[in-house]
Amino acid sequence: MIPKPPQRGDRAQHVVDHIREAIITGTLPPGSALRQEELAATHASSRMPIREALRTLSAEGLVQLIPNRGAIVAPIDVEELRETCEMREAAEALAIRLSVPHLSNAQIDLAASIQKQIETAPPEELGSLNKEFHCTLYAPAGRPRLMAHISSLHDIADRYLRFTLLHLDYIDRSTSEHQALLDACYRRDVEEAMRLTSTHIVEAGKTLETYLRKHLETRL
Amino acid sequence: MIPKPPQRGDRAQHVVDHIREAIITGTLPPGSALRQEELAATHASSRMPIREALRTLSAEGLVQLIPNRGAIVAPIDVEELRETCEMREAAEALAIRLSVPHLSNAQIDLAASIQKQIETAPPEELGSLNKEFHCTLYAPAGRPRLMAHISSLHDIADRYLRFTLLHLDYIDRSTSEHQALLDACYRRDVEEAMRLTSTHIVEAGKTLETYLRKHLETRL
DNA sequence: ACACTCCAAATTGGATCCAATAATTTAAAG
DNA sequence: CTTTAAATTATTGGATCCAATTTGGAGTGT
Repeated sequence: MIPKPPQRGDRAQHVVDHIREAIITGTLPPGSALRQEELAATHASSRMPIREALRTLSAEGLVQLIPNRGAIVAPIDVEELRETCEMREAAEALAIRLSVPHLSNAQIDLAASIQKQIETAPPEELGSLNKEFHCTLYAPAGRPRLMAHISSLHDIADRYLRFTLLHLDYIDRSTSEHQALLDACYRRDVEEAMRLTSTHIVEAGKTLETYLRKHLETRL
Repeated sequence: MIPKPPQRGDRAQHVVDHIREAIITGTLPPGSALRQEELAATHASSRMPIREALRTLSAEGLVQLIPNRGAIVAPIDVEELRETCEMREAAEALAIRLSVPHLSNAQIDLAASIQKQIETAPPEELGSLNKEFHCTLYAPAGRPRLMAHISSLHDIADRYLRFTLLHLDYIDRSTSEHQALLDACYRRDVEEAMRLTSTHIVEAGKTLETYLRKHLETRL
């Protein structure tokens, strides 16, 4: 799967990135077992980097480590989705508040171009593009730890996107909300940008929750 | 150092707890090297559990992993302190908002008793007791991931406490602010509890920052 | 048919071993 | 005497090995 062993010392990091991607996209479905031997084979390495990778992913909340029984992809549940959206609201309202005073027009233009890409992108790229859009607006705040936290929350939330990706009303609403947020940024209206960020996240969370409940019903 | 090898499977966890404690209290000073062989010896184990522990602590932000060069205790700096306080403010305002509607008098009494302990506790226990006080008030919110996040932020912030522990005005102010917060909780005044939580964290942050700057000056 | 026990296979956790990289010391030259 | 180059040492990253725990199944008794 990974032909060229990169540099010594990065092995675990590459494995982390690869597994994270697979979990977010659903290639590795929630609850599925992560066998060290198997992962080692697909990554052409021994079990050791895998074990370190699993520990990192556990800290990110994407896998659960069960002592003496191995790791599973973190199950999805409505509670987690709700809590993640609440935390996103708090963290991103803070981020946009700190960022807007330092935003340049060029930086907002950059975010706007990402939004353009979103509108024609294939569904499987929506999650990462959406994260990129928001983080572009937060970057001028100069808060690396806050950014990492937000990024991690996006990763968790993106797992739930899979269930509503095809629903155009979700994308349309997101698009118009992004547009309004960009406008507020161009006007350097901190209060409005915070309000829009909050409602954007809350509304997206509600929509996701609705579709997730529907999805879970059909499964049971 | 750890006489009894616990159960198979939580070796790394015990190592994590032990090193975390040592970093927070300053036993392991900021920037100091963490040699795997050395840590393995003091924990009567091989290097493997150490390596996993270091990865976990890296995710918590308490150590820095430098590829091919090992781990160091995360340096302290004013930027991190500020960012951590900002994140605490956002996360804990959310936590108290969600918690107050579910708070029982018994739970508030419990927090009040912890505050009593704080007032007579030795300096080295102030950090963990303070965390316990706040988390007791947040527990009824039923948000385990938010709690873990807040707990992690406290751990980081507590490293900076060491520099001001002896300053009584800091403790006095904290005590009166805790008291006001308890009052607001007894009245179930969500808005006031949020406001008090925010200012409590912000003020504590400012005080810590002031003393940290002084401390750094004397070092240079 | 069901439950229980015991045994074998699978799998993880920890120890050890080896190779690659970084740090340090020594040696040499200007 | 200082500075640079080479070799030696220390330390990490990854592979392999072994022991402990769990899982699944076969067999037995009720």
